[in-house]
Amino acid sequence: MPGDEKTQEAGGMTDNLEKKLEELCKEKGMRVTEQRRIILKILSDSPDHPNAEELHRRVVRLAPSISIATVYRTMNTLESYGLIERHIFADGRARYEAGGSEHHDHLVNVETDEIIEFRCDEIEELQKKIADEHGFDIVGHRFEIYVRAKKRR
Amino acid sequence: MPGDEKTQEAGGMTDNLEKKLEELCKEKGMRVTEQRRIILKILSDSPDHPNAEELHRRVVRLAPSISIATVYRTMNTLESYGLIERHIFADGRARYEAGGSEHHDHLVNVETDEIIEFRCDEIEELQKKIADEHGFDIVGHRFEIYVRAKKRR
DNA sequence: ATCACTATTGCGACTCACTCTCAATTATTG
DNA sequence: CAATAATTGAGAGTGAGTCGCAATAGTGAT
Ligand SMILES: [Mn+2]
Ligand SMILES: [Mn+2]
Ligand SMILES: [Zn+2]
Ligand SMILES: [Zn+2]
Repeated sequence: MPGDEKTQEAGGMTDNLEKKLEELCKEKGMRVTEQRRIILKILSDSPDHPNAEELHRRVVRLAPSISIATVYRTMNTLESYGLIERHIFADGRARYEAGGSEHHDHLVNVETDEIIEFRCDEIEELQKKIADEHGFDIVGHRFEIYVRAKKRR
Repeated sequence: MPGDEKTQEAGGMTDNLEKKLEELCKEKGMRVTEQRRIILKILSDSPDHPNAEELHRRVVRLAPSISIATVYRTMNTLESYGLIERHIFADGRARYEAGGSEHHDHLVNVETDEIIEFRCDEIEELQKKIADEHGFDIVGHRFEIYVRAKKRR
């Protein structure tokens, strides 16, 4: 069942990403290290959007010697090549998610800190229109909606 | 010509804001200090979105003894009471703008660092719809479009 | 399997926006 | 003007993230 890349079920797109990691490394003369493999695997198995500290906590359970500096470095290089995405929500810390899933934006539940993904084609279209009307090409965008559970009435 | 609050022309909404500052201070038992008055005035005369350092630079031209710590503190208190707004764009530093203008979001020209304001009612509506469909009330949102000058063709 | 080469790692020192502490100053009320 | 307490300037402190460096370990060739 290829093409079925709905949500991140355990190990779903992991092999896919691991392959991409190998391609990328070969192409750029980078090395496929254990730490890169493990960090990327754990991130792609994470359904949430962990920050570096939390990601490191998860990584260390599997490979105790990996340092947090390596987590930061790995996120930086992999982001620069589009293998992962970095988000900075209201708390100001970087959070990461494995790339590969289709574009989406986020709802942030300010009470629980939970992050919900959504996609809205109309909004994506309107953005293009707005940028275009101002004479610009879009390079990227950031869109987060901060929410709380609806008040029952 | 009241009600005409299109752009921030020099001193336009300043008196308005200064009045609000005085009300706020009285109401909360805070003091109307020279530093607060000056910092708020200079911010409301700023058509751009300065960060603390830049704002401090402008403030110091008029009142050399005001410290940057006071700029930070003033931004924090005034933001908590809704007199100003804080934004954090891609560079990660806080930038400020005087409140009072109607809600808008921002285009950020990644080449010039210039910030352009825009308003899109459709997008604001769609947000409500999205939050609603997920069972949430909106607390706030952040929306920035990063752009560059359109490639001529 | 071994080697030479050099990218990567772990560690701890460092950076930089921003916050905090505290003694001195000043707005406010009467 | 005096009493009171909020605010300030200066500088120390905080914390997420980065950097320099010696040790380690992928990689491609032998
Ligand atoms: Mn996501
Ligand atoms: Mn603005
Ligand atoms: Zn989007
Ligand atoms: Zn908006």
